[in-house]
Amino acid sequence: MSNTPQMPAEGKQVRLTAWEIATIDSFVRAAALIGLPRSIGEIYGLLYCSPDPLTFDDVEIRLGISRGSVSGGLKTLRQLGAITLHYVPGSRKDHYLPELSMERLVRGFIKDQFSPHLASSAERLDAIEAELATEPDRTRREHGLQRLNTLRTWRRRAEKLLPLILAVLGGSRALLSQDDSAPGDLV
Amino acid sequence: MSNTPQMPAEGKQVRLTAWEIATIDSFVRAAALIGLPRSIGEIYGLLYCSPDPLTFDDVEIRLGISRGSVSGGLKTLRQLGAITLHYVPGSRKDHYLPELSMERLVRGFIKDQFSPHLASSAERLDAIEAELATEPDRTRREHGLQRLNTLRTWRRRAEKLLPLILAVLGGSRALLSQDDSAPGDLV
DNA sequence: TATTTTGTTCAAAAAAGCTTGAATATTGCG
DNA sequence: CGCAATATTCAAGCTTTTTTGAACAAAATA
Repeated sequence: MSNTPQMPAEGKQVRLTAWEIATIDSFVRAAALIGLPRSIGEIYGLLYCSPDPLTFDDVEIRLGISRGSVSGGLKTLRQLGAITLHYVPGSRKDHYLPELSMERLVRGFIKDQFSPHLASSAERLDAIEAELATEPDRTRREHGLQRLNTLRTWRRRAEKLLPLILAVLGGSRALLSQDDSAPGDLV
Repeated sequence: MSNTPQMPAEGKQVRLTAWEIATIDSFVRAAALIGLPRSIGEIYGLLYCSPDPLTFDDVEIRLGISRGSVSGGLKTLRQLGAITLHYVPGSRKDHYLPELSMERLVRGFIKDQFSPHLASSAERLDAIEAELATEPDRTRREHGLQRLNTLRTWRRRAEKLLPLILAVLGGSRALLSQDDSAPGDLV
């Protein structure tokens, strides 16, 4: 059974406190904003509130969601680099901690959700160019090439924008006008 | 009926050409990426390809989608500032042109989809703070305040990031390392 | 190896979001 | 005003995505 002698009376409270609910709610909204399902916002939010690493069961029980959602949610969050495994001596379970660096969170999201599309878009633009070559009407072809040109410019800009965002969020604190550092969990 | 004497033989081709299909496909993907429905990607894509302004019916017929989708889609695109009304003498119909400035497109999207959330988030964080004040356990309260602090830092950064993105896309061409200007539709 | 604990998979149910099209509103014109 | 053309609304249907939970797999223990 669960309560072996050396189990240090974990005493994980089961009921969510008011501030936890409010915080999780914020993460659920943020998740929705960037197109991630509710359960992922809930899980990250719960970990974000917790003072110590939580296990699969902690998440399932405290949020009251299904095992399937927990499994999938943790998997996605791991993939995004939004949570990390934390070794806890004497426990077989996986323990998770939230990533607290905004830069890493954003980087994980971009790398996973944006970069692949940006990469493949170059090929799609070439495909458009190929199709355009078969347009018989001169005027229309020229117009299409003009638009294609614009698309390529947009694509280049987007490609350059991503690193810049990460730079601003990460290392070069300088870029964010005034000093923004705050005490607290940092980064 | 439609074909009044002074109607200048519009001759809108009905079948989409190969390059139009490929281009619209790209816009549909881009729309999905930022959480907009397929129909909106299609409509903007069609306008983007067209050498002259299109009407409600042009869109409906050429894309083969419902009036409801066209109406809603045009409405959203107008709201985002992604298309503009274009007056055409002698026609009662509304004619639409695509916005071709990447900066304006992004600005419209941000203003509509992100800024409102960012604005309301400040209040939500205050609500969290209020809830935290009722936490009796000192240690937990301190921990919560720490996390709240981090959230506020994140929020401030996000708020400063948006103008920066627009600056990079817009006026100060300088910020994008090398010269990127291309001939074509410009901006 | 048998057993228990821990975590994943996946088909079906539920929820969310999009599209459709007929009914309704609005606008311009004579 | 009355009519025709143009555009919007919204309930119902359809599609897609998410969640659930029971069956299955994997790993540690004894």
